[in-house]
Amino acid sequence: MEASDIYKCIADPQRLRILNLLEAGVLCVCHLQELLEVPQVKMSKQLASMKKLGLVESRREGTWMLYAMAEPINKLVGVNLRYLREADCTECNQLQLDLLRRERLILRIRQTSNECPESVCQQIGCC
Amino acid sequence: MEASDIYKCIADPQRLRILNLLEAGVLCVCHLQELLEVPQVKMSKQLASMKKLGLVESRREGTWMLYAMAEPINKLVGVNLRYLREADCTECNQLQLDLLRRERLILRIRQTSNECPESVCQQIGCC
DNA sequence: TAATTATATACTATTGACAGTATATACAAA
DNA sequence: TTTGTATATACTGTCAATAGTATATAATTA
Repeated sequence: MEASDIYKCIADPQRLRILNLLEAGVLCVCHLQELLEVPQVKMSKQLASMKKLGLVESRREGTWMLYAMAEPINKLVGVNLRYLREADCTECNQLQLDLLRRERLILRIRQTSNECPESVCQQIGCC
Repeated sequence: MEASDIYKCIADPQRLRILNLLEAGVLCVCHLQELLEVPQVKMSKQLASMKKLGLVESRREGTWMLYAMAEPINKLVGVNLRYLREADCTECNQLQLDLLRRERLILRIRQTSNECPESVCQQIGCC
């Protein structure tokens, strides 16, 4: 896998945001959709493209699909996420905001009963 | 300037190579052409696109055009060049190779008389 | 002033990425 | 076995980036 493939991938702000979120922990497609406010089909296609690149992995849990960073995390992605989280630009602030929104999402799921199957919940870290 | 613009830029291996070379020192268009073995028109357009992004600067010296990294060097570009120069992948090895070829080019110019105007030579560091 | 050199721009055709719609699949529950 | 939910894929049209060709510009030299 070439560096240019990685750059093409993270040149899309939404894909960058997805990687940023997944580095913080496992999430399922519908939660990513909710956090990024994109239609299901778009999220699914972007995840598929990153899976093809070997950047993320997926695991089925019933009808739900859990996505995670592929381990070990791609170094070039890691270097850039680390840099951008500290930096100050529109996109960088968004990354920080997303992580906060992720925390809030998990809290909400924890406090709402049956929002998602327990097996999913466990992996995401809501319970 | 957004991070995604930078990533789109360096997602092109040739543009990445140009930035890598320019970080090592000033070069003129024809030397970049020679080092990267690309047609004049392509080099010119790629340099124009990076100038528009604010990543490089140009200065005329007679009929010659000298290109340099815009100062201060874009941090995101710097972070990535530093990483890639150390890393091990096809593109990364190319970056190191390019720097060697640049050294050789400068030596050759130094040993050849009138290969380029003295004012250009001085800026490139051949004399 | 004309010719030459180095570089830039205009124009065109092609390609690749993307969005949107529709449909398919995989699994669960009734 | 039908229905529903979560997700994936197929298909299509659109747009942006790119390459290539031709031409223009800017400066130098004869």
